[in-house]
Amino acid sequence: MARATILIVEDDKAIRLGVRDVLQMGGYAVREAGTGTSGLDIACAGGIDLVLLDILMPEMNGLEMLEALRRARPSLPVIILSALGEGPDRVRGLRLGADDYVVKPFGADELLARVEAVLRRSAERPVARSSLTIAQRTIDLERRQITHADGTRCMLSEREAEVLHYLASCAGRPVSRDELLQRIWGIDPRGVRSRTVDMTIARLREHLRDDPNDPAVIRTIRGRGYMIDAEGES
Amino acid sequence: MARATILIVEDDKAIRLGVRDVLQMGGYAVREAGTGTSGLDIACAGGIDLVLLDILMPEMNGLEMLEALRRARPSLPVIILSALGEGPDRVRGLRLGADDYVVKPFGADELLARVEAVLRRSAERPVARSSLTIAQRTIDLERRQITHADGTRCMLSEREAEVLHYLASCAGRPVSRDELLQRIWGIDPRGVRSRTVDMTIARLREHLRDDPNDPAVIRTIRGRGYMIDAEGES
DNA sequence: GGGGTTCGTCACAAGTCTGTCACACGCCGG
DNA sequence: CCGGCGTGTGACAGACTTGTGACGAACCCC
Repeated sequence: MARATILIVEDDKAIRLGVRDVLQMGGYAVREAGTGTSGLDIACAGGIDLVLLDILMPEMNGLEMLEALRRARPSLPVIILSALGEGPDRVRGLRLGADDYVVKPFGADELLARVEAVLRRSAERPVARSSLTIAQRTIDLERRQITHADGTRCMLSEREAEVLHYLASCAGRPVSRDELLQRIWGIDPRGVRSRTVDMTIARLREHLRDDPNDPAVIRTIRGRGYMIDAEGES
Repeated sequence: MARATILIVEDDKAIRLGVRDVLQMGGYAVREAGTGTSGLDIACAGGIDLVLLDILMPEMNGLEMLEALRRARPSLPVIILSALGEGPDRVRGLRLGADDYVVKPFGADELLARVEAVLRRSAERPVARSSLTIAQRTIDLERRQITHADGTRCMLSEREAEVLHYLASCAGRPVSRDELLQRIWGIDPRGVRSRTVDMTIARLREHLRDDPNDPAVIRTIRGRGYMIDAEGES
């Protein structure tokens, strides 16, 4: 990434400008939003590599925005800017899948160090491709369409496609139900014990003609979650 | 991971005990070290999922320990515990590859949230292929999977994988049942005389197709425990 | 050989995890 | 309003994991 673009979502203009200066000094391109709704629009439009998100904002709560953002762009990294004393929200934020949070007031060095760390981690994440072939099934994630070996096709629903997309982007490691709930459903998975993820996987497997007892595409790793094998493995 | 084990490296006993209580309350297993050198030993020995590291310590500076630890176990997550006003150290710590830091004084909620977040990220990190080959069997401990010489594969259960992992990390020396009970089961083995460990080994051997009467992988050292040969030995 | 100890394995029970069913709910296009 | 579709939920059965006592065999020391 030559020059990462960072979106600041923060209602306090003074802080926003200060943060902007720090980031620009650090060599990043910066975009700004004063409200959660406008921030969400900009982030969804694309071209953003990282979001700095204030939790306490009028109009749309930062956490709500985070939830919405996670649904729209599950892999876009987010750092929460939080004031001291927002304990419960902080915890919820991290549980919702924020990549980090910085407590106000923060120094320029600290902010840059965290931004750098998060960007580095996100760069390590393998890019999800828009189409892939697994076990004789060609999967077009853009069109949400599966083509089987015999040439027949079927469509995936929105949720199914999201889950498959995420699993594929994590190919080679097991992905837990909690992680899926966080990243795709935008749900805080504490204590949630529902069959939601399992059912989506079951429907996905049905479309993939994948036998759960002898899976060719989505393997179950008991106690850990689901996994798609990385390329080059059988 | 059923229950993560966290190592606290902190010279101030009061803080150490406080942190320990918080972590145990949060459901984690805890080990402690009062100096950097002893902490390094414990961390390198294995069985640790996360290190909480105080920066200011006598004998061995926390940053030095971090550097040494990074060389020995590059992927072991570390959270730095730092006092206010150590700005430059903080930044250096993050640059040295600490995964996070918490500023003293910190609340229980904040500590647990950070611990949880770092553990989550470390679980989501694409794992470097950490496989070992023993007697024609390729063992992928991350995925709990054994590949035999004939290409067939089988999965290990969580416990089996933990035990195999531990034995492999101690390759070359016998590991007693008590040590296994302590390190893996988290049980004080005094007076315990159960077949728990033996059964896990038996099941493991079955998956490994290892004949107890003529073992190729896990040898029984009567009176001492079990042992995996070090590489290069037959 | 005798007695005690250690080890491997069996059967079993309790607990946990998964896959699936049936159903309810909301959404959308007739 | 109806019916189809996608989706989430509770219930439930079956599979899997794991610890335990029982038991016999192997082993060790004398």
